[in-house]
Amino acid sequence: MDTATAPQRRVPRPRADAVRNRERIVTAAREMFVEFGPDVPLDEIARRAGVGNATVYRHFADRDALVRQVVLSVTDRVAAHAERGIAAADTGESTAFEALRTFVHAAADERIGALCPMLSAAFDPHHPDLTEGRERLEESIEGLMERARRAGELRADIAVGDLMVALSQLGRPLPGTACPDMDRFIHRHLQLFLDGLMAPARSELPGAAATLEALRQH
Amino acid sequence: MDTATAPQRRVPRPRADAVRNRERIVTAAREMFVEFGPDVPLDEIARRAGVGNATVYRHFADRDALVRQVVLSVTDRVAAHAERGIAAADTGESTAFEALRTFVHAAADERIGALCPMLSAAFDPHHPDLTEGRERLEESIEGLMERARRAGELRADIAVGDLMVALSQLGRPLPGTACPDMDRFIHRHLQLFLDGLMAPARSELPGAAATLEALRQH
Amino acid sequence: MDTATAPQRRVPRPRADAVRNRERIVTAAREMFVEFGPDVPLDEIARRAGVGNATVYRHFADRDALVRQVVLSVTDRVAAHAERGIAAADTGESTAFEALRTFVHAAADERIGALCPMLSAAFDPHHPDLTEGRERLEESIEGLMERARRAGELRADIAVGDLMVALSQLGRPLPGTACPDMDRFIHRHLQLFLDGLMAPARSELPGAAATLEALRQH
Amino acid sequence: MDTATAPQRRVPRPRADAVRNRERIVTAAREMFVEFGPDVPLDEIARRAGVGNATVYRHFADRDALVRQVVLSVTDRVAAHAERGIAAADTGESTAFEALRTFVHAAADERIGALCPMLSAAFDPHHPDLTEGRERLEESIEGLMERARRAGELRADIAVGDLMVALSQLGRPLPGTACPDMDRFIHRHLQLFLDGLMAPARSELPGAAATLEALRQH
DNA sequence: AATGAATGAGGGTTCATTCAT
DNA sequence: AATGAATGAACCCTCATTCAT
Repeated sequence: MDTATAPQRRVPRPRADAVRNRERIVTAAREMFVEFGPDVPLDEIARRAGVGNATVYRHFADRDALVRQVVLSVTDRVAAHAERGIAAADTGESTAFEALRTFVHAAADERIGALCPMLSAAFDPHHPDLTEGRERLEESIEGLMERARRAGELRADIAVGDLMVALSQLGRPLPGTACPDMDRFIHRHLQLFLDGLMAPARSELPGAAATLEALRQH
Repeated sequence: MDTATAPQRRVPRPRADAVRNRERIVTAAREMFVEFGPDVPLDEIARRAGVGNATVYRHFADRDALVRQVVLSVTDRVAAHAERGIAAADTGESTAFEALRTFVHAAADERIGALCPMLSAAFDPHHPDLTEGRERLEESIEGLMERARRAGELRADIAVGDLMVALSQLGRPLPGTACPDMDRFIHRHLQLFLDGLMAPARSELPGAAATLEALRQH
Repeated sequence: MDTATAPQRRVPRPRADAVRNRERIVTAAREMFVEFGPDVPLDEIARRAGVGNATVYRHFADRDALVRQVVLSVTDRVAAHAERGIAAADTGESTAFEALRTFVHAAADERIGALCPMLSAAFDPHHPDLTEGRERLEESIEGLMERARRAGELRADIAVGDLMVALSQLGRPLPGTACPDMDRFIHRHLQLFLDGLMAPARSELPGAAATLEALRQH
Repeated sequence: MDTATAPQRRVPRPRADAVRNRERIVTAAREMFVEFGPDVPLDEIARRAGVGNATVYRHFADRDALVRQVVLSVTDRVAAHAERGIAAADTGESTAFEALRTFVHAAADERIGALCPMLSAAFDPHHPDLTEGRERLEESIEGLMERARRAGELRADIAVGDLMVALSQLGRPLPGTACPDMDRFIHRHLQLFLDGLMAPARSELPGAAATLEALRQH
């Protein structure tokens, strides 16, 4: 048994400035990924965060570790939106589908789509650091969809993966574009997609519903 | 008097092997952009094409010139699909919306979405080499949509840019994914989006219709 | 409030080793330009300086920036010689023409001629970084010549540009030569040229005196 | 005994167009070396000559072989000038020193100095192809100088190498310059140098006279 | 014989990562 | 703990040279 699993680890409390630096790095990284795409140099992220480049490596072993942290941070924020939607549906504050619509637009505003470009070929989406967050996100979205499905507002032939993928794809910026008013288009297209999700189904879908298992297989 | 000093340079028909190489390079580039994203090294493209790296530069002045050729090649193929759709609608072979559906799925199979990742920040989408092809594409898609609109099958609050952007976004591979069966998802999500495009509209869309002018502004 | 966000960036004194590296790079570059000509690979310069290639780029944005620094460094040293010559003439330590002779030979020993080959076609001799140094050099040489001219020792039909060009040309190594005893020839030929500069003039010169304006026009 | 030394070699007469191409290549190379410096790509030379790049290699085994041919061609032309000068001196058409002056300026107009930059570090000035031409050149210049020396017009402490080196150095273009009116400066500075060569000597020269042996040693 | 095309080695430059202060 | 500096591997691109028509 090593220290990592020991019940009482000696964790010297992190210094306040170290914590602040870590947060600033993640925030800067998220902003710059959104703004400049996945290839932004780490040195630039460090500069935006106001720290030296080596400080980034003190907090994150390598580029992927930083990316994971950013993914996790966005995942958490989006999951919170989904959970809020569930609450709204359960309290009757809005219909389940309305809650779903609200959630989708909110997730887009969190730049969930901007995360995708970060995921370089080398990125491992199944990394342990991410599972907890992803499960929380999936469960909450699933809960939201299930309520809409039960209410007969959501077509029955789609699964949570369908929504997640489309949300990511439609929500990400057009490449080669720093186009800030792309937002308008994003919300239009999400709205159209949501219309396509409504029951009754207007067409037969090819393939099988994108469950989470299906997404994980690749 | 000899040909070398003659005012008009003799333009000897291009050699067969050079033409073959050029095509192989473009094909390899298209495949590798789809498969590995926009940052794939030119050396790898050359290897896949079975030529030396410098041969790529003989045919294309720099990376952007190659990218433009790939974009042009896909643009042409997709425009051909759209024109075929127009013909089908005009002959009554299918309804206009059915022709639109067929076109959208065919365009996805041509990997139109894979073009997006190629468009790095440095890429100039307004390059003269591209205008003709883009206009042909836009006109044909517009023609197809106009027929569906007139038939009352397509909601009236969208424009050609809306379809093109969504088609590109939904049609491109999830980043960090070599996932070959992503195709199934792509067609599902396009189908859902198309359902959202049908008249009557099921919701009010935010923003203004994405005309081509709007797309060009960024 | 922390230093990172403070308006005035703290400029911590440059690290000792960085300064040392910078100087070593410039020195190595000067030596290798003299020895191997203008096309010497930067990697070789880095090797001679005992640093990695990228370190060169940390200190100098690109090849031209390094070349400029070398030019500046030689310019300064040569200007110092000219100023010393002026002082010698003014104190009567030597005649003005003797001071001029001494200066010319000293400038050759500083390898002023070796600078020329560095000036590739891409090099911009009017770069702001260089103006101050060049003006100092020109003024000091002009001062030296003026004294010799007034003393009636220097022929009247030449200007400062004539001397500078000839000094550069005669002082540079024969190309394709690592010939170390070329120095002997250089000083012989400069001496002959100086003899030609003495008053009274032995021939009529074609063209107009090479003033600095004339040199800058090209 | 092989064909090379056989008394009667089978030399299929060169085709007329091949001879013409060879000459055009050498001419183009000389012009472009003068105009653009030593690094001009062979492809550009081929283009200027109006032939394909491979044709250059049919005539010249590699870049150095072409350079040698250009050197030889200029050498011949300059030697012819020197021989004409000797004749002028011998017939009393002009004084020996006047003939020397005329020769020096003519040699500069033949761009003898422009050859220098071609001589990259790899270039071998002692190649057998060049010896005959160089000897002819040296002998003719030596003859011209000897006549001026005997006439008491040329100082006694210089040798043929001194003149050749200075002529090459002063006659070559300032680097980084396509400056066409550099010619004016060139002739001024050669004139000054010639003044320095006149007897009586105005100073004592350092080192030993640059004989041809001295030049060959390096 | 001449050509257009192909090649591969090499240079400049960038950037993720490691080192020394 | 934090930093500026250093590193080397990898990429894009050029060009002398060779190959195939």
